[in-house]
Amino acid sequence: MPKSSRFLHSVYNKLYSSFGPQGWWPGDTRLEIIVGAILTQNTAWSNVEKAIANLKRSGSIESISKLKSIGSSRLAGLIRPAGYYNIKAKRLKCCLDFLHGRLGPDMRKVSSIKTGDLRKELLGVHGIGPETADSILLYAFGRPVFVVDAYTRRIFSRHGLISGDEDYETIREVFMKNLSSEERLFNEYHALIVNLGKNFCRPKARCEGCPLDSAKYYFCKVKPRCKRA
DNA sequence: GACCAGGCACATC
DNA sequence: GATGTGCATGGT
Repeated sequence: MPKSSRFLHSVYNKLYSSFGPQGWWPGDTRLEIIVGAILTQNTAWSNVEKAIANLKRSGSIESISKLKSIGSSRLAGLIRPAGYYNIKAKRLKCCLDFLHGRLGPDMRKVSSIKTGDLRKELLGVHGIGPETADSILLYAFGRPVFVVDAYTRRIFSRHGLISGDEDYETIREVFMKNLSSEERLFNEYHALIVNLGKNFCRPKARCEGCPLDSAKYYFCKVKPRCKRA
């Protein structure tokens, strides 16, 4: 087994033993997962939760049709806590138009579309970039794709697997080529990375108890502050 | 009050 | 093709 592959499996095993199954994505329905994927762009999840709670209270997130029917300014008001609310309202609208038009009101047609084709189509939707597309593919549609996020970049560049300034697709390939293409694995791995990142790899994060604490690993802080030798 | 968070589109060079 | 900028709230 190649070195990178061994490393990625080893990290996964450490994270899984430490954190356990993550049960992602945090959302009740497929539509809710997709909406959450857009709302969480460059935004803390706690703020997204407030926005989704507003959408639930309004009853509009029950179906694509209902969500499509609310006006842009009302939608923006509901998702206000998630930040960038004007931009995100527009992005949600574009996404809903795509889902409804291409996949049908219940998204039933999705099963007939190959993952690669669906990814290309998602990337063509205004407001859906590579990370959001992969999040939707993996967590809403159960497709085996790896989601690369800011934590992935930060953590694995810190550990020397990547330099960190590669483009999204390059990093994604590193993971997809070195791991078996299993939806379950990709689902859990990304969730574990976010868990690790939130707790140990951002400002004011604690140093103690990091599952990757070992001689060769840097961790903590945006810029490495701790190095256990 | 500064800094940050599970990005993306668009302008400019 | 690379780099910079606007978008905005809520928590630390």
